[in-house]
Amino acid sequence: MGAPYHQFCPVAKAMELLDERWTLLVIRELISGSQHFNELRRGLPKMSPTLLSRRLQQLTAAGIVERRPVGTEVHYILTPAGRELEPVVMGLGMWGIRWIGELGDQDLDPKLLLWDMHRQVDLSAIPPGRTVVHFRFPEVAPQLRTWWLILTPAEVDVCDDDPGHDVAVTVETTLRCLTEIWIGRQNWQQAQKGGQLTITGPAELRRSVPSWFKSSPFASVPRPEAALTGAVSPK
Amino acid sequence: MGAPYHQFCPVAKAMELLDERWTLLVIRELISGSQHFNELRRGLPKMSPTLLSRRLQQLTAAGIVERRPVGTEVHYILTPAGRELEPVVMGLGMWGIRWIGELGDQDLDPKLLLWDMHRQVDLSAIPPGRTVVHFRFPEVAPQLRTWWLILTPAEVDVCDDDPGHDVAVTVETTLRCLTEIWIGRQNWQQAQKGGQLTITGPAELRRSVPSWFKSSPFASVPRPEAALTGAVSPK
DNA sequence: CAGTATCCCTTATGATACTG
DNA sequence: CAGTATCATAAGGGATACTG
Repeated sequence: MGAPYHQFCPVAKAMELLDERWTLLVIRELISGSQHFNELRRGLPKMSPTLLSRRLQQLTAAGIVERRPVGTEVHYILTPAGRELEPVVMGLGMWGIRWIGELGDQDLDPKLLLWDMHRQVDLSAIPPGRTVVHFRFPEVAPQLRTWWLILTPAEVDVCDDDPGHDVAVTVETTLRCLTEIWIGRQNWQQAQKGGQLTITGPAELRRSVPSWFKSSPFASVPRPEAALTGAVSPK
Repeated sequence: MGAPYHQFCPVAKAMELLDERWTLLVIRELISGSQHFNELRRGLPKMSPTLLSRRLQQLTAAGIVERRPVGTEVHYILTPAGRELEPVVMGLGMWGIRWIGELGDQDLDPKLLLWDMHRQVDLSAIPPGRTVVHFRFPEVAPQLRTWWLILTPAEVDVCDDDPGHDVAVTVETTLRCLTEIWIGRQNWQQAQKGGQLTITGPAELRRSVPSWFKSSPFASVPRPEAALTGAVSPK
């Protein structure tokens, strides 16, 4: 698939398959549990469908992904070889969260954030029945400003337009603040104390909102004293 | 450095710095102990000096490598952030050695093999004084067929032309066979039994040759039943 | 030893629109 | 839902030669 390195080194042989742009992010999405083309697209919003399609074909040809048509649907699942890339992806994420400095504005994306968060809702912590959480990012462009998460014990849905149901709590904050909570650089309590985040709604719901949302799998990684700067800085 | 993914995901942020061609192999070389430009070149023979230069600049700008001029020399060393990529590189190599199928003829390279082997000589196992090991790959083109390793307790040198010293032992085999020994798919004893490798020289030296050479750091990784085929097959 | 300077050129990728 | 088709551009990278 990728251009060959003409080396017998196992690292080089692995990178021949993995070093092209987006490839390891597709694998990350599959590890995260996405199975369908459009599910993958939601986790990779800036990737063109053409390219996603090509990458899936390449990974299938390489024996890392299996394409399994099931009736009218198509499932993409990792093969045993693909599943064994999890330590590599986790290692990259752990390195990234330790050493990458401030996020650039371009790296913030409400669509992606809500999509990630919806996968990590603690279904055992949410109230019975349906709970609608409304998110507002006042500084963001109107069409990306308001979001709803519909939590039920069975599933979690993301909406970017008003689902019409009663809203249980509203979370108002900056996109950056919620992203930093997600990646573990900030927490709900501190952000509320600092006035960067407000939750409105019934008191006992307000208190429990933070427990409904787990953080990024990398949020708990211990951080070094100083992160990298330079090429990685915001622009 | 690399094109941005516009994602806050730590895996994506890491890959922005690492997903370009050759980048992780440069880091692999630095982890292996190379410090100088031309030392790096020997471990990356198919990489153009221009590109190596650029990658080193990028990695320096990213805070992964430090360029340290020492008198007339220049040392490239990993920063703390760079050193922490070792688990990633090791993970990739372990994955690679488990899942990559047969090596292609293009992946075999005597220059690189001897260079790798010279770094893993067990200095505590070699005889005192100077020991010259002569390697011959009869099937290889003349200018790459014959090699000499000069082992002394202090250092190991690789030569591609006759150094003139007395040869202690001669190892004759195919390039593929010795490469497979290096990566742990074959071993000295089996190869000798099978007639794919012969050692000539004094009996007690012949017997101890295999103990002088450690294998690739990945050689001891347990292998799955079946490796990948397809895109990775030899061509 | 430690790199630069050019030059060319493929091709990877982004963007957009469309289909069964 | 699950992709394909098409197009234009940038630029990543290979090759080669040269410098202090």
